[in-house]
Amino acid sequence: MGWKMAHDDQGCPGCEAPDLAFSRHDHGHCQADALGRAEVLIAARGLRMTPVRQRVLEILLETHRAVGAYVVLDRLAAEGFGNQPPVVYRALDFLEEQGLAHRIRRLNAFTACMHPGEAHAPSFLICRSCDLVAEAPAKAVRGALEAVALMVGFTVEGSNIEAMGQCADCRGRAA
Amino acid sequence: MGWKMAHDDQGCPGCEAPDLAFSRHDHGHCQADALGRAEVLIAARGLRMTPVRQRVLEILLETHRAVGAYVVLDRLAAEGFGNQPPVVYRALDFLEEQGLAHRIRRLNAFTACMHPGEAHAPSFLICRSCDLVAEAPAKAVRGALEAVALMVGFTVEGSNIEAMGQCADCRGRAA
DNA sequence: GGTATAGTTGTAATAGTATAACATGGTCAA
DNA sequence: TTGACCATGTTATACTATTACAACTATACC
Ligand SMILES: [Zn+2]
Ligand SMILES: [Zn+2]
Ligand SMILES: [Zn+2]
Ligand SMILES: [Zn+2]
Repeated sequence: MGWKMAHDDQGCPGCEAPDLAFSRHDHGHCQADALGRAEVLIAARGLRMTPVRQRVLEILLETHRAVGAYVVLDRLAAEGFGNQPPVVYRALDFLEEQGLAHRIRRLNAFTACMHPGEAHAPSFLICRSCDLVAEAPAKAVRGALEAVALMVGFTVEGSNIEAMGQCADCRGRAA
Repeated sequence: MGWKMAHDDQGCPGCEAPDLAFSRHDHGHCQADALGRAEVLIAARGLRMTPVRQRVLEILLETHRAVGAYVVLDRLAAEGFGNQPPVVYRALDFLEEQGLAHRIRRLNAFTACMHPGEAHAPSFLICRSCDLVAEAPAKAVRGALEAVALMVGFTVEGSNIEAMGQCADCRGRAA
């Protein structure tokens, strides 16, 4: 298993370094790792990684930025897939349900999950200058949110936690 | 100052009880209090609480649910205000900038701030059954988020923290 | 192989959300 | 009263998302 070996041998940059999106890194590793893990996961769940779904995931994995549904759709259409919104929204919904992609509500856009498979309710750091989106560990944040909810008897079933701001590089460049 | 007296005399339900939206309460107090505080705040900042802005705020204050921009717009239009989207979006943007309303990104809708004036980056608990939205204290949550961001040198300038789930009442009713 | 079944994709039509650009009109201070 | 500034009205358009239905494909069972 190539992807697993690479992952174990040197650690998974995407998983271990939440700031990866903001720094120079071997993005080919991010892509190959996430794609490989996605395929294994989907198969293990008895589901099908169809051409459309795979292609959408690949497109999202090309960048650490969030991508709008219609940008993905244009890409799909140019490659001979359907060119109507449901084609891409269905694939995106599937990927999101399977934890392979996330919806960034602040941007009305989607981003590939950089560490699929691990149960997580992630948080996102969005740089307003370079538009990069980093998926950050949200265990503590999510815990705090659930604690607040618990106080009033509210059951948290899902959450979206997004921070807009500026990454270290962009702040340095501005100063 | 009526609003302030009422607020001080018996405490402000909206400010002190994050679950207020989910329980029976004197909603007239929420409305009067928030509206009064809003007017004082805006005046203190040298800004103008115009008829459109005031009316939009009043409409948002009618309920603890989030209200879509076009619902507000229809109300405005029926009352003789302009009937084009910018009319309502400008008012909503103004109210949000002044901390008098919040955008619930998960719902593409807006809700009045129930404790304007206090510096806050709130979190929201959204009940999927009754659609009520409670503004919960997010100091701890926001702190956790900023801690994560700090680790990677990211500066948080704004955040949206929303939890979808079920309130105590609705959960009880379902069981 | 045939055939029922469920799941996936394609397509048309429509609904819902938001902004750009420009014109008009009110407010307030020199 | 003039000018600067802000707010509102209006037109047009862009962007995001869903409903409904038709066609196709893999699969499982006979
Ligand atoms: Zn990873
Ligand atoms: Zn940046
Ligand atoms: Zn209050
Ligand atoms: Zn409820």
